[in-house]
Amino acid sequence: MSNATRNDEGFSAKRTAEIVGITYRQLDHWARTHLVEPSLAAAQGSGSRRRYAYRDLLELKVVKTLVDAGIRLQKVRDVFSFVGESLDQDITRLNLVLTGDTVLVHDQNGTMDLLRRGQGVLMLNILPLAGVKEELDATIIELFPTEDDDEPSLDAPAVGD
Amino acid sequence: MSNATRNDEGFSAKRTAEIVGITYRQLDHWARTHLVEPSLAAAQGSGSRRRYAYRDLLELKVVKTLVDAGIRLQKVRDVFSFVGESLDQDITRLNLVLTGDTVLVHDQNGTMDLLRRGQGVLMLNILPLAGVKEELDATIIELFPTEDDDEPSLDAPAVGD
DNA sequence: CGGCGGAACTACACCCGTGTGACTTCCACA
DNA sequence: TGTGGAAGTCACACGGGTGTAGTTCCGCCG
Repeated sequence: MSNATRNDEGFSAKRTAEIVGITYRQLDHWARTHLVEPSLAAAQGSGSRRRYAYRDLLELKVVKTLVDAGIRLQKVRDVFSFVGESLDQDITRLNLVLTGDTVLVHDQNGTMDLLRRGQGVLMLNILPLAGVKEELDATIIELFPTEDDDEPSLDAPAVGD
Repeated sequence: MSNATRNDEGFSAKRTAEIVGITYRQLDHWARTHLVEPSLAAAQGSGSRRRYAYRDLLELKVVKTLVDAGIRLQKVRDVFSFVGESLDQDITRLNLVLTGDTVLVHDQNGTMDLLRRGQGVLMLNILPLAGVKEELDATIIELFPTEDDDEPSLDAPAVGD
């Protein structure tokens, strides 16, 4: 992250927690334990301020959605690291599918069970992990309405606070 | 509890967890930490079998309802001990009311905030903790249908397993 | 009665989330 | 520039819940 981050870029930790729908304490814990870290500005010690990019918020929302669906956080961690390391993919760009208590990734190559690190291929009742991005956008607009109607790209910081 | 408990009286731990809608591990933890204990037969070591009375199930259901409403388990413990010790009441016979993040008991004497040990009296939006018993009964009938239509008293064991 | 298999409990480790006090940083204002 | 207050992070403790391997109990069958 850049130390030259302007203070109005991205989202504060407090805002981020509100938008994603988690407690600050959860967000803090997830940042400290390297699940999702603030990419614009990491904590620099007591009293400093984290800054999250829109992309971070999307990742957090994916985490929340998976946890709300009953996937244990430790398993969510496994999924994130597997996607990043073994698939060399970006979690926010995958078509994740929840079915039962497992997480599938579904693309033209077929369907892969992420909780089993790609082992086995299942075709069960598919509940698409749909609308995560739309839901995030809606919450941002609802909580922090602005006159800027541009859709934020994943890397560009949205106007948050 | 009586060591002469017959095996078909009351409910096994596994059945109890199913009916109340919690994991066995939760039930085990709650029994070990004395939140709600199996009144018909306590654990006697590895391999023994707990037996729960209908009244225990009702208490467990109250716990679950409070926890689901966002009351921390530690606070639920406070409520239970306060009701039992200071009010000399039976939790399953009170008209509990959830409002916001607090628990009220409401009777002809007025309304008391149990989370504050009776301090303060609030009249806010009232959401009655209604139907706990009815819901429990419905779950028992749904999971373990029998031909016995008698409504179980609090102390008499229902036909469970 | 004895043996066996399955179910139940136990102990321990571990992670998660919360609460809280201490400390630091940041920001706004004079 | 200096100050004060608010906000944010940090460290620690603690309870809740889960997972798992080990042990014991219980019921059934021969």
